[in-house]
Amino acid sequence: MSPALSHEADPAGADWADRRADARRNHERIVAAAVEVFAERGLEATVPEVAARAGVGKATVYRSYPTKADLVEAVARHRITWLIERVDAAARQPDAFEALRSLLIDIAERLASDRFLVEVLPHDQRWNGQTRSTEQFAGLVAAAVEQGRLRPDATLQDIRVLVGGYSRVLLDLGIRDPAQWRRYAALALDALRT
Amino acid sequence: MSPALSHEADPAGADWADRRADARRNHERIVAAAVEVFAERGLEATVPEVAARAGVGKATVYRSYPTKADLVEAVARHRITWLIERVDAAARQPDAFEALRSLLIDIAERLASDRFLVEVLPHDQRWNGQTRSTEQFAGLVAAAVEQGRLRPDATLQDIRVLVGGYSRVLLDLGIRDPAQWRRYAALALDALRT
DNA sequence: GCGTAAATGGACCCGTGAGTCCGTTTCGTC
DNA sequence: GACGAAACGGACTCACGGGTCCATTTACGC
Repeated sequence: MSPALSHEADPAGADWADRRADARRNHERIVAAAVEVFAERGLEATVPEVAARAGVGKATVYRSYPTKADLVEAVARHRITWLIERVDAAARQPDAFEALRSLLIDIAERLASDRFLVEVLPHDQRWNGQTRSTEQFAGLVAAAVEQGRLRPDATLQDIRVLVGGYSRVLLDLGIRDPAQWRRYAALALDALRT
Repeated sequence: MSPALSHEADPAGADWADRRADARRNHERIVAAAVEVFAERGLEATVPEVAARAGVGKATVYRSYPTKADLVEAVARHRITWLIERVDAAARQPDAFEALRSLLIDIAERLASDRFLVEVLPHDQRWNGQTRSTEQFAGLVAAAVEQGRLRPDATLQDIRVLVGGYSRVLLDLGIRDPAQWRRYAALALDALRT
């Protein structure tokens, strides 16, 4: 459904043009299945599970992704792209604090249905390293501090820890209700208020 | 070192009196090793690891604890006891909010060095069910709300989610510095302030 | 010291999941 | 429609962790 599922979004320079039609079709199915299965079960999901969901033998999965880690990376790139875009959008808004607030709500709603994302984010460099988008995110926090809406010592790291934290626990407890997730997003932000 | 390591603290009615001296000694070593290993590695720790740490064959571990789950339960009881006592003490203090504050700090410092506890608490009935001590804890929160120091909708569940949350992430990130842990404990409480 | 039951631990079984091999099927071309 | 290459997937190996077995060792009452 998302365009990021198509082939050109995948390994750098993979030339899908000259692959057989059935291979292309299966590859699409595999990525879609992986996104689903990992979202449901997190990193605990197995390659055979993904293969079964895709209606394919597991050797076929291993042909596209030589190791489970490669498959995880492909899914991670796919999912994190959404977050990056959302941060970009927030960074463009005039009111930093309000932008931050709605960003956290959006993120909460996404994380509520994606165990994989919750487990992977704390370790992913696109989220924790110094990239353009993390710097935009940090800028947003700094601006909200400047506005006097967040405490002076508030950092992006604080947001990562708090959001990553309640997300994990809510998933563990099997809490799906989006209202609850939004509430904790708001609480996390309140923790950083002046 | 702790008295809870001794035998009478273990399975209900286990009569250690008539066991051979070497068996008693090994059993002590096993519990101590299990506490250590689980604290370091969480539930990922294996029974062979515990056995190795105790300087004992793994069959010896399985003689005391027929399954890994039994061993986990023994360690969980051992570790959670400390928390319960701490909650009891807090419940006796006059100022509920202040009691809560120092309780959270204490808990943070304990969790910082015990991955096992962080992983187990969200699932443990002694911590989440309705027991005397969880009711005391909830009473503490209610009292702080009554004082007007916490927001009206603050619950014990909120504290569990926030504390369990940042703890997991800090451990994942390998952050050990107690000052950081105390800071997040304070942030979590701030999230629930009026 | 000696005999016996208790305790031990290395060797083993079993299930599971990652990753590989290769005989068979399917696509696409001529 | 037939042929060769590409793709497939069932069956395999391997590593590892939970849990069991049993020949050997050890404590301890006599």
